[in-house]
Amino acid sequence: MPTHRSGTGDPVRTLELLWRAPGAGVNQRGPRQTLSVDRVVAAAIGVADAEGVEAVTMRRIAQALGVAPMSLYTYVPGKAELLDLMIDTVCGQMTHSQPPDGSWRARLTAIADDNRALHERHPWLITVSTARPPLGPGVIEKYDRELAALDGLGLADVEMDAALTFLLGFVESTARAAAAARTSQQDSTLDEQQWWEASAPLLERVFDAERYPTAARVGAAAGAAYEAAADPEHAYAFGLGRLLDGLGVLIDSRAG
Amino acid sequence: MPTHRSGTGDPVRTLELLWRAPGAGVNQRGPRQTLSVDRVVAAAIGVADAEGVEAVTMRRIAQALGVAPMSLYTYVPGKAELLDLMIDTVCGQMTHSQPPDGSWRARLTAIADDNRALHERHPWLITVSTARPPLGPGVIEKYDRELAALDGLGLADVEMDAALTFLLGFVESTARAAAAARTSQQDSTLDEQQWWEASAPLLERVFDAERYPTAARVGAAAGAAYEAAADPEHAYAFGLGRLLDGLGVLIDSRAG
DNA sequence: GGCTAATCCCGTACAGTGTACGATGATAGC
DNA sequence: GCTATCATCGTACACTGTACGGGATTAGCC
Repeated sequence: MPTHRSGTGDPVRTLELLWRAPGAGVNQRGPRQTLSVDRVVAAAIGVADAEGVEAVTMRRIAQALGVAPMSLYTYVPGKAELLDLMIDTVCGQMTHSQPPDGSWRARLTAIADDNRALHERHPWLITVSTARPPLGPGVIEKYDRELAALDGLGLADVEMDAALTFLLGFVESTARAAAAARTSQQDSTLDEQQWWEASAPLLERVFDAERYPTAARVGAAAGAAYEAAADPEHAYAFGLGRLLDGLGVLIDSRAG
Repeated sequence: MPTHRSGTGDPVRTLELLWRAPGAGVNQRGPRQTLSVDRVVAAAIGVADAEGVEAVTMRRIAQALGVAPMSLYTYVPGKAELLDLMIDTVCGQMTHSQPPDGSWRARLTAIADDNRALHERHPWLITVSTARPPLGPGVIEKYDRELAALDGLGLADVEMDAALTFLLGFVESTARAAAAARTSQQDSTLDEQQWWEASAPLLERVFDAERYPTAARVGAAAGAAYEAAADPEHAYAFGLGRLLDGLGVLIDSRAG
């Protein structure tokens, strides 16, 4: 049975890979390696970025590297570990902007924006980051940097962790919605408006506006405002504002 | 290529299925149907609940119904539509508690708790609800009921929609984290503590605490508090509190 | 009662997946 | 030169969703 997610294999082997720590076999008999872990990971990221996560197959990556599919297994124990390596790599290469002023709101907004950009650049992240992130250098550096933005605000350590989890979960949630809106518009031959036009006659027949008055009113208002069923941009702006307000209540209570 | 998500097929056909509206073929020549859409959907939900989403295959569902795999396609155009039907069904059957008092905080807390329970009862929801939800009777009734909890607070219609999206996105995010913690503990033969014991020697060798001071301090504190890498229960309680505080700032500004 | 057309059920087949297994060949140390 | 070791990779297997088409069954019509 295919696994698709890590943790199934030897965790120590996975950690060695993430940190590029040489394993037990330092003896160098046998033929030279033609590739490297980094090249395999880079090829996988390239395929995922360009063709989507469904194109990330061992055969496709091998083809991109000009190598037979099974050769990849000399560099990576399996696909699950490769996905972990991809996650850690893009987290390590992530661009992190310096907030203009020193307010915590500006710092957290920058973190949210940076993570949003990360998900926009690598849409496959959301389909892969279900389990807990791999403890590689990229992920840990990211964790440290983002935690620092919450340091010195009077929060307890566990509160800092919880606040960051809250913020990153929100960004991932909106990124997921954005990706869904993008793909549903892409792989389907008809776009949002065409879908609506095709569905409207039947919906009007089965949907009873008197039975669902609030849904009818709000849904119509939202549809008119967004010109679609949902607007990821608006959801991000609204949610981030509320989220920072909510954290502000806690931070102010600690400061005062 | 397998699709796995809806929107690919005829949207009108999907809507007809969701609302159980009879299609064009009302002519009833030919043999009697031995099953029904409801039975197929119920069997699929049962398999998903009991054996996980990875067990939801056409062959497995057919087996549960005592029927050949291809027979399912007389009731459902494909797996994507079946997943939509599953989502709509569990949304319609969802239990919704009445909040004890009339405060909006109590109402929204009840909505969050109900959705949390929904995700606990049907863990496969998070792996399936990537795209926008199917516009079936169950989903729409849920949308209407939950919007009503935000009505009359002085929010604009689009704000009501955004606030609900924010709340449900948060619940889904924590449910995803909880599911990840559950499965990573389940399918792996070693639990959280064993994993840590196996990984600790290597991590101590590669992880430089002086280079990542905040991560080291906060990570240690969180690990000690949770006795794990993450605590979904705590993340839910913390996040919901902040979220309601943040919405409260907006609601108060509208009321005053 | 026969005939036709529609409809259900389902056996077979296909393209695609991750990867286990083992054969082949290249290289380094003795 | 011998041998142990390792990279490469061809083949094979179990599994997925589902296209296709062939029987079997039934309703409407003459």
